[in-house]
Amino acid sequence: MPNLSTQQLTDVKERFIAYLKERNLRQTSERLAIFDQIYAIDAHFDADELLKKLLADGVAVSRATVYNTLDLLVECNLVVRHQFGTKQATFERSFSFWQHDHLICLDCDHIHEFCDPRIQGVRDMMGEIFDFEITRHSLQLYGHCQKESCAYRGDG
Amino acid sequence: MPNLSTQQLTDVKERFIAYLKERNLRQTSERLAIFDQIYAIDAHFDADELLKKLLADGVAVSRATVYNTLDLLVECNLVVRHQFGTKQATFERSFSFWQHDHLICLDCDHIHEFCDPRIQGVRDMMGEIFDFEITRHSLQLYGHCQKESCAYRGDG
DNA sequence: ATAACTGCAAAACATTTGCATACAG
DNA sequence: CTGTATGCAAATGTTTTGCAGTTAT
Repeated sequence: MPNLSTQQLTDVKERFIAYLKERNLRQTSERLAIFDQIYAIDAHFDADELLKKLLADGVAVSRATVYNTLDLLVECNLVVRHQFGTKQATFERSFSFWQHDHLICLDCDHIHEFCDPRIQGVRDMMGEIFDFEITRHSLQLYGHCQKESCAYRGDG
Repeated sequence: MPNLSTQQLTDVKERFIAYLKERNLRQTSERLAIFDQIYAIDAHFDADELLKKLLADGVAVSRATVYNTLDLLVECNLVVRHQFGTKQATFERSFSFWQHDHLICLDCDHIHEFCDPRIQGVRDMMGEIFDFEITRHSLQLYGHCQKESCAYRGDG
């Protein structure tokens, strides 16, 4: 995921604030601090990691508020929730225009991102066949890295 | 998922028994009863549903044994584990030769199965680009059924 | 003012683990 | 016999919930 320009960051934050206003939800300092922390993370993260980073930065928020705010951000499409096989959900900041899927290394858990236009073809065709309006999808590929240089190269 | 012929069922069960033997694992009555129950279910199920069905049928097994046996069956590819967004894992009996993905209705949770050859194309191409040996994938489409006849038809 | 939000701690939930007992090999 | 599997219950880890107190609007 590419880093954001200052302008983009401002735009996205404004979208969040607009969403709160529009739904008559309150613009609390906790919600904004959580937003800032998420958008400062250039990686996938889980709720606990996020909470720890906030506390480490001296932001006094509770676990419940972190979950609450993550829900809000998922609802307004500024954060995506993933369920990568493990028990706990994984999150990722999202710009609605940057659509991608994931390739996950079974040896080191490293996550690569990719985008293949054929997926849109599959969505379109299945939507037609089953008479569905497809609103989202989740695709993960799992495998072993074959690169000599990969420290975690699998031998299985 | 199509139903199994008696012959296929016998074959699959034998594969399980062979797997146990080969790994010096014991062929207990609990493991066989759990296998039978799973292969009698023509649908997706979770661990708790499976346990309840077993108990309802008078098979006295514990939750721990259900989880243990599910692990074994996943390892020997006779059962597939899915993580469909919810917290708890969902399982499905599998014949290794029937490869498919899922389309999930956001209104009624009904699961349709489909198979699109383009997915293999994506696997192949991403394997080449990232220098990975792709061993499996997980693809779910989510959406709203548009059929007039669907009782749960979404209006959102 | 007042309705919504927060923090806390307890509850809920799926899954895993430890240990004494049972049993397949 | 022997070690592995089982059942039970307690532990684990993540997420949700209830409630009293706080705060944005």
